[in-house]
Amino acid sequence: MRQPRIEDVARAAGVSTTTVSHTLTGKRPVSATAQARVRTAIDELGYSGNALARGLRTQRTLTIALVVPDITNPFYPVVARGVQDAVTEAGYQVVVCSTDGDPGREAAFVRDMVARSVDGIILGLLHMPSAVLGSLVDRDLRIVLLGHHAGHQLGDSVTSDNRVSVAEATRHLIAAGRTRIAFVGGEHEAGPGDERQAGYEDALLGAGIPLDPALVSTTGYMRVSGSSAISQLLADGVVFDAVVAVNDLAAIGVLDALRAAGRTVPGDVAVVGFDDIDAASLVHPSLTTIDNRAYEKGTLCGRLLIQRISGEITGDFRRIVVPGTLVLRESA
Amino acid sequence: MRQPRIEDVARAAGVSTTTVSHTLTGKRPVSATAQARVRTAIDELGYSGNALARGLRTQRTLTIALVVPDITNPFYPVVARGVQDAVTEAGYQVVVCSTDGDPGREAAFVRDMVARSVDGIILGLLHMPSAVLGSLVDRDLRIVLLGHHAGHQLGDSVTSDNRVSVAEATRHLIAAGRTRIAFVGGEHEAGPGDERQAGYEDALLGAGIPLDPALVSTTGYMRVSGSSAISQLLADGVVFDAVVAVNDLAAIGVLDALRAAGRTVPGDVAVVGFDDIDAASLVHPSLTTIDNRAYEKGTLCGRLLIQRISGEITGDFRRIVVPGTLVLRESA
DNA sequence: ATGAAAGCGCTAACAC
DNA sequence: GTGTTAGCGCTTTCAT
Repeated sequence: MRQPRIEDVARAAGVSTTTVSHTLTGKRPVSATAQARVRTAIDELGYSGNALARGLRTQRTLTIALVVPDITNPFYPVVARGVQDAVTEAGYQVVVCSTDGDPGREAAFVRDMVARSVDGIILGLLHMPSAVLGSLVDRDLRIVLLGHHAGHQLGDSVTSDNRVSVAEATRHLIAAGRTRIAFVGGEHEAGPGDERQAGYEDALLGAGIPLDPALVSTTGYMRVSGSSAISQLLADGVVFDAVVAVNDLAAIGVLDALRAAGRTVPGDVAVVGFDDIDAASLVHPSLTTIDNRAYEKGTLCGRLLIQRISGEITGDFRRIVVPGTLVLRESA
Repeated sequence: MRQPRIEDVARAAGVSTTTVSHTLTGKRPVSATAQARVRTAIDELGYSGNALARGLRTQRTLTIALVVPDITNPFYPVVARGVQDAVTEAGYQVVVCSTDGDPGREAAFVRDMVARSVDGIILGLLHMPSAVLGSLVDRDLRIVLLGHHAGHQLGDSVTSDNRVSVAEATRHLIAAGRTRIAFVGGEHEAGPGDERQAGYEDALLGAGIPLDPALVSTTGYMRVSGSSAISQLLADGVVFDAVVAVNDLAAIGVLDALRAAGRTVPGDVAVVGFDDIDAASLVHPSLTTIDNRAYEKGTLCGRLLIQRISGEITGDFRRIVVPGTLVLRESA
């Protein structure tokens, strides 16, 4: 059994396809009687319309794409959920792609999304030449950047206030009497590591605590990055009473290494992370961290994107900075 | 600047649109010279095709839908990733929807996916009358059921071997000398709780250990379910030296309650979970659990679905049972 | 090996 | 308030 077409509905209702179309879209007045006959015909036939044909005609697909490094990274499912919740009411669906930060897969996905005439893209990561992105905008494709500005004016952006948030977390440690505070960071010029390190330094300098390069490592964003950084510090005999980790995963690695070395948390060493992934409240001791507001960011991206698509907002691209909040738990 | 159409390519290459189409699909021999001219024209114009028009014509969209209760539940992003990895090579994209188990949203999403002519759906949860699902199959939409059989023959299915796996985990506790083993389960008739409880009972009976109803609680699948169950057991003065939890989240709640009561794990009480979510290795002590093979299930669902769509497999629906494996960590 | 033309199902001028 | 018709961009008979 094939799907009924609009023509089937029109015939059953004794009207033209135009009238059926307009009772559906409401873009033109239709008499009450005609409407009623169309509606019953639709119900009887189980007509649901053909989105392909509609999209081909209207140049709108009610579809957006979401590009993330890895949906398996606990931050992104929450973002994805926020995006979905923000756009479903407007009838949009979202196509998700994990690219592993691979520029080739990123480009292939975006190309495919253009071929599929999606109305917009949320880019959670960017390894794409801005020229390529620029051509997308030319092709009537709206873009929202998540977590970065891409250094150019291509679309609205939603980012964290990395520097300010980490400074606040660091001040929390200082206020608790910690003075030898280590920073366990990500690789330079990759991700938010540098901004977060700057926040750490802001807080120390603001409190008159001199920066000590021996206390800073930049090993990465993974659990193992955190543990290896701390192991090295301990092996080097560096004295420290607190750790600011670049994210929660690294902070959990820090906890691993401290436990292995017999140091108590927060007794001997206080630890703070960043993101507030679910695991932050699951580890023991639970992690004091900065809520990165993944869900809120997702909804913001989704809303921004459909407002752009619909023309509800126009003109200069917005740069929305979502302030993180310090979540106090056991580790600091 | 508008997207180039196939006609633009044909004109630039000095051939017909038919020839362009066939050099792209390979469904008909095209002379080497014509091919070459078409390819260069495509490159010069940056032609990428219009998936809407193609889908309208071919009745295939290279799109599948994935319905899950909640992408935020740590099990599902891994499944989603598996699905994606299994289908991208074949050119498929996946549209994900979290329904929160709400039948209304589930139905609305499926209806929309039918309107969008997706080639198939992976259903991670089912609150849908089988009649509705049956009509989907009639409409040339292939279905794969994830985690359940839906009690009817509508599509292939990929499930866990809940009973066998939990029995194995329970026997592991028995082999370690535990005899007073509690079961912290989910609500009856909701999710995999009953099957897992049956596995727990199989193992005890197989070892000649009598079942003790006082050791069994069915509070739910959340972290708080686990902790409240254990708190109750302790308050009731029930003696136990091990706990089988219905899933990892509940098991983590069990750890919470035991720690609060000053019981050591695994010294006083051994604990096993189910799923092997990331958090299982993050908690302290790390959780012995059953790997629910989320990624593998995702790839299986994806592969099965596109094999059905392509007609590579036909006939009776397959029921694939993915055996879980016991992952030994610190808690048991 | 290649082209002309029909048609997938819909919406939107345009005409009444 | 309603209908006729062209056309969105593609694939695929059918004819050569």
